[in-house]
Amino acid sequence: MQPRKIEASIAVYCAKLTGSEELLKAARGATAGREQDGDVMDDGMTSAAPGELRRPPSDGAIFDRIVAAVLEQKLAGGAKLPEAALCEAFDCSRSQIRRVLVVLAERGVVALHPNRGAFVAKPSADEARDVFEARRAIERSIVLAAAGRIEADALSELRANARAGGGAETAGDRSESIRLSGEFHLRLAEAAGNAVLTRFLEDLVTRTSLIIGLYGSRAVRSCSESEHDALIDALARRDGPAAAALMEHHLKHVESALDIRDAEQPPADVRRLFGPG
Amino acid sequence: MQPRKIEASIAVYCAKLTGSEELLKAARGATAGREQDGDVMDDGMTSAAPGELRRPPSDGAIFDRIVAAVLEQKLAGGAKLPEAALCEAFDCSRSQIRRVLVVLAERGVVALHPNRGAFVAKPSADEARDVFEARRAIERSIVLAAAGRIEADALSELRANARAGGGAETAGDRSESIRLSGEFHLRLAEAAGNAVLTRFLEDLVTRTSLIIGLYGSRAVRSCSESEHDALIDALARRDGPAAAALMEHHLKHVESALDIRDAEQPPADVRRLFGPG
DNA sequence: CTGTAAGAAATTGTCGACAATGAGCTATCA
DNA sequence: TGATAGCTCATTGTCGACAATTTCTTACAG
Repeated sequence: MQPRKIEASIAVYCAKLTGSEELLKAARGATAGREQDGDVMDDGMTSAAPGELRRPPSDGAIFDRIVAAVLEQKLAGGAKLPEAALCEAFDCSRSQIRRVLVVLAERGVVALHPNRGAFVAKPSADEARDVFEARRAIERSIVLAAAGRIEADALSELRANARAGGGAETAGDRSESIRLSGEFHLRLAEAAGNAVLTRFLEDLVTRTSLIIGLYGSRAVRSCSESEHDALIDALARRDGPAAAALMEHHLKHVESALDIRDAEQPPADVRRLFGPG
Repeated sequence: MQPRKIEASIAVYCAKLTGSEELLKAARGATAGREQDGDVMDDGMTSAAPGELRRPPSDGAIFDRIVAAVLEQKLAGGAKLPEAALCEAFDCSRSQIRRVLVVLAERGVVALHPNRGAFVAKPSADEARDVFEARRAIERSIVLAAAGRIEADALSELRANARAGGGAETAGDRSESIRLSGEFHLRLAEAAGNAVLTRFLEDLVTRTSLIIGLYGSRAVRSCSESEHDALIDALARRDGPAAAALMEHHLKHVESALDIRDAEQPPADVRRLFGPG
């Protein structure tokens, strides 16, 4: 897997401003690697030569763009994702968009409301706590496995990531900082060599980004860098238990920096609670 | 829809014993609870009065039937799932089937091969090991949480399940035994109260069933009952660490009873490894 | 008898049209 | 002014038809 260039440029998408323009900008946004069963992954957006016919992007490319937008907090929880706007943005058909939306829903990134459309997921307080608990469970296991088998080059990639993350943070590049932090955890998962856990963690990282967007005060500035560094050191020493403890502390720390409480009472559900009367 | 007069109409398909008959049986098979966003869950198959129009089953109902068939080892790994056969079996449209297949693929229950169709997943040896490792990670956390908060009635439900499982086992009802064992772990997950982990575990339990079908010798007879009993006792004592240790042992035991090695070299992929030349 | 090639059949993938549902707006009335 | 009812418009859901691809069958040559 390549160094994942995710320089997505998806504009902020408020629930209010549902214009398709923002999504149109997404069309020339990030690229990312992704693999499906038998289909060769194209480069995502084939920027058409003038007057040429361009293939629509693959499902995976669309999926990655939307996830990247969530990771970089360009798409906030609760934002509506109208099919027509997505079709224009990605220059593809509705059936393709609908398929991708089903996948995104399955991954907990969007919520599908029948007859009302797709919305970026808006994790409840309970769900947010569950996500962090799940991350502790999974990443503990990942770290224990990684400590026993991580290679030198993987370690240096992690260090490079931590360095870049620190840089982005001091530079005030919040979006990049969040992205790199997520990438750190996913790289670590890959080093652990468990594809199943890695897949689960992908979902959790994305949802964590939504949670931070929903429940994070602006003081969320992470000490991530130093904590990531300490973690890398423990891994370099092959000290699994220490690394696990550091990871647990790290995740608890991130969670505790949030204010996870159910905010507004959704008045919408009341209406639809009672049948179609 | 009457005792289904489709029996003979579905063609039998490759993959050795991959006849779709299993699917038809699945159509009147297990039922299970499941919930989606806004749609009320119907009872699955609406047995229509003669000459009446019957609604097609919900996506969730179809999903559950197929998963149940896998759990009960009525559908073996690698079996083909032709869309037309599924349409007839569930009396629904292709678009619905295709949507459900995408979900099943996302959950790791089926594999979608472009232009070739859907097949029940066939976890590799590596994947099988990863699944068990993931289960250890997740169920450890589940058990620790459950020990602190499980209610008396949940405990008695678990005991009832363990008892029934033992009965099914001595009775030689392999399918029921497997089903009950999966249910045990899922009930426990619910008692732990983490919806995210429960969701992950659902996938893993299903895939475990596939793995047992693929790599299990017939000697897989589980000592599950006694192990489940010991686990319940530890939970009743609120002894989280003990329960976690028992769970770890239990899962390791199940895994060690299997012969997880890549069996046949798949000759199929070689052909398609090189481009469409 | 084996291997190859071409044709036929079956299956999957995609698109557009139409139906169904919900959201927003305006007019009316208290 | 505020609320409600009805209407209009926009969006989502579903189905059928057609195109693309693969698989099976048959014919034929070595």
